[in-house]
Amino acid sequence: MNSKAIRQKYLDFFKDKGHKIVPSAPMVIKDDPTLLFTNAGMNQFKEFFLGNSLVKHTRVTDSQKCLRVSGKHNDLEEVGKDTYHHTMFEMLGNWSFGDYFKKDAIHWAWELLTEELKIDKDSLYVSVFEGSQDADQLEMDTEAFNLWKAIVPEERIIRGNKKDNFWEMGDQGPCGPCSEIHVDIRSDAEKAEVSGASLVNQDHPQVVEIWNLVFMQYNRKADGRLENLPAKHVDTGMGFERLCMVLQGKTSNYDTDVFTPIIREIEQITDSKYGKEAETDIAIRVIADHIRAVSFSIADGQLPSNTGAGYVIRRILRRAVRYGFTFLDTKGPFMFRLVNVLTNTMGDAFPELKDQRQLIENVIKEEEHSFLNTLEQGLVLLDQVVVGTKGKEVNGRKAFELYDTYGFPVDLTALILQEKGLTLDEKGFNTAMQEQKDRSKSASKTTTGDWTVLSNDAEQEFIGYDYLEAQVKIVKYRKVSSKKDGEQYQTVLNLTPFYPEGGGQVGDKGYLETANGDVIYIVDTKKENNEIVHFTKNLPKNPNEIFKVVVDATQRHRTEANHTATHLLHQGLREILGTHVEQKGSAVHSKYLRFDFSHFAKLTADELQGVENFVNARITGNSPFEENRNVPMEKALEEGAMALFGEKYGDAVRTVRFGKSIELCGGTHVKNTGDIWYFKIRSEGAVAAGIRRIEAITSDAVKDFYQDNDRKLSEIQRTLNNPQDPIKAVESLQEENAKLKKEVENLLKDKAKNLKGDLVNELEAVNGIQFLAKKVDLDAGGIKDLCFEMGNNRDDLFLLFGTEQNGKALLSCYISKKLVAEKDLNAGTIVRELGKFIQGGGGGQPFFATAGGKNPGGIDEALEKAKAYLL
RNA sequence: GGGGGAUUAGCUCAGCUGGCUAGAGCGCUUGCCUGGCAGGCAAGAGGUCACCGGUUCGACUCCGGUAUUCUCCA
Repeated sequence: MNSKAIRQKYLDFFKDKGHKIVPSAPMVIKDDPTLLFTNAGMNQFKEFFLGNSLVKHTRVTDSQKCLRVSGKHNDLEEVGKDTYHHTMFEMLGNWSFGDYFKKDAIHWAWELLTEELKIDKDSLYVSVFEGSQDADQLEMDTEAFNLWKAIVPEERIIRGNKKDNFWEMGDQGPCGPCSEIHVDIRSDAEKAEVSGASLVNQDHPQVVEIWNLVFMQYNRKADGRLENLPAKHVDTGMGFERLCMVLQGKTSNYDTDVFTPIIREIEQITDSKYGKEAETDIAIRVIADHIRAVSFSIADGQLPSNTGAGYVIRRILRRAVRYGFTFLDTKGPFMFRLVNVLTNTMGDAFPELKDQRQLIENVIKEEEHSFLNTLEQGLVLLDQVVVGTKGKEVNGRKAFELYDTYGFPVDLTALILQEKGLTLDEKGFNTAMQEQKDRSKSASKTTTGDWTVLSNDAEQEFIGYDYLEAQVKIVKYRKVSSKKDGEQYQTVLNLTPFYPEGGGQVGDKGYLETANGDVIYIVDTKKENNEIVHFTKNLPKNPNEIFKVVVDATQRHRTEANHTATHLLHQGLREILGTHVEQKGSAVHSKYLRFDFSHFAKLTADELQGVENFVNARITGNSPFEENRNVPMEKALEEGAMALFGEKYGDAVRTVRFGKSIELCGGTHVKNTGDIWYFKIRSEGAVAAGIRRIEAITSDAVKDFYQDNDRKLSEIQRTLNNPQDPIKAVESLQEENAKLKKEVENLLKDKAKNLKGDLVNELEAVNGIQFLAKKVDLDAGGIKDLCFEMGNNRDDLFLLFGTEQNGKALLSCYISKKLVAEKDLNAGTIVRELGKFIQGGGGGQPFFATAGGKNPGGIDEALEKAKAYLL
């Protein structure tokens, strides 16, 4: 059975059991501060487990793309070394939200594996939670045990500890015992020798867990206590790649048809062979795995960058490039050439790959390129470190500096050192690394308290589309503290006019007013697990009263103007540049808007002007705001609404229309495009390969911009005495200035030449040395020039010049280099000693030095004393 | 969000602990050499040393801030 059929079989099986098949959520997570990427199938349903949202379907199934590269589940450094770890993988799952529980979950899992998929019953093992003796004092999951006992011989049921058989999604939140299903795919001979039961959970590559059935029945509080959940849920996850391995009779995930086409292509491109040598195989597996993770992320709209989720993607890509560089001898970009085969094998199940293929290739190629530059630079720096190393061991801090500052991978450092017969001080490296981590942690440490719940309100209502003020109650609040913001409170209201940050639009600010007139500022609004959270510095004295909350209307209106303008800009870009233009990110603030989009070239001045004119024509067109808050997704798309890759949409969506611009959008907008007043592009540039960024302003900001420019121009006109054409006036000023500069330079040269002629005549022979000490009217630079000019023609000079500049005294001493060597003279010492006559100090080189001081009156005395040095 | 680095000629970069009349390679201009080209030789132009402020007799160099950018950590 091929992988495509396996995926379909799973989904169809649960569909027959009354489950709704839903699409995979994006891999990149946007509204959960505790998570960067989807790392388990249940992520997109978290809000249902927490009880934040009402459940529409109580039985759901899907194949979810997951990425495990950061946080609690971090498999990145394992990938490639064995045959079953992955960064990106598919998780097949079926869920019950307060519907069926352990009995059906267990029976169906067994039915699917043994009857539908025909896996040999004798190769399967199951595990149940044995209970714990720690602070939680949990009992064994006898319910699951008894259910299994009815269908599986008891010796195949393993009692697992808390680490393996109690699932928690984080420090807080829903959790519960789980039952795992393991499969033993070893040969009969091996099975006879060592029992499969003894290898379960022992990291044996051929006795592997394929399915985890989690029974959510507790909620973990911030203080560590467990409480029972009101409704019990089932959350299961089966590794798709492993299932394929089992069903296709392979012993490695990488030998299934999920990976073999990619591996064949890697062999082709890098002229290598899979299955011959351990190191090469690791490198090929790393690359095959990572190209999937990176391509899917980019398709979900997450480009490599140097912060947050984007940084993780960059690291994955670089890890693959590094393995290729070291073990497959790839010296140029090559990863991007794998996108094609990936698209061919997975594009049907995940159409976003097909649609975004060109972009994915461009971005990867560019990233590879820049990393190869980094490597090249690092190799040079490493050479310098090696040269500077005395003993056999290279300083770990140096290696850390290479890594930390210049991005040169430490394992590559170690490898190169090894080739040169040196070792790396790993301890020093790790110490420096730990210091860096501690610094970051202490800077971004936040502690989150438990919610204090004041009233039970299942779903909070957002009324900000229609109102900017409301009478509200606090549903719950909690305290959070971080180094950056100090102590803050987060409150959830029963209803709110405050727009939470989302869809690029910033969260509303405003205030909350108590009955007796106290005002508490709301500094930000964000969405977390489908709840609208308001950030305040403090809490009302009596949180139980009714409050008035008011959104800052000025800021909101400016933001709305920018948001509507963003839609018009999107439309304009597609109209003028073509429909390949797709939104790749947007930031809508009150002061400006930023819009990133896919496009292959820099916009010409004409194109920019065209886009600006297009938007302004829509503004003058006075198109009214038309919204539909509840349209079925299908219908909205039929009407031509723009949807974004990597956004999570429900079945029913909101559409926003201005004239011919229709977008799926949850943001707030002006009532009429005319309210935007004017749209002005401030900058256009590149953010990544194939991605351009436009920054623009509207309404009040445009007024400010033009007023400011106008004021500047008037000032320029005034200072230039109101010329007819200020541009010409400035140009001619510049020309004249350059000409005058040249003239002055020439005059000074002439002057110096004359002076030089005069001074040469004044030279006095003292002990065979041409000596002169004199006060001159030149600045420091002029004297320096003069000295070197005179010194060019003779090698027996001793000069001391004094001058007064801005009330300060300056002495300069020049001694021909020959004299310095022969007579043991030092201009620096001399000038320092003479400096005391002018109440100052100085220094320089042995043949030329200067001293400055506060007392010009002492110049003459200093000049007189100079001759003494030659006697 | 926190740390580290970089910013010097059109491009790629040197410039060590403050004082070398700011340099190299490539490119550019002009002239010359070889029958032409590839090329070679010679001369020359080109720099607010990112910006603002400070310390100092003196700052490309040290300190603080800003901008841009690279990089690591979260």
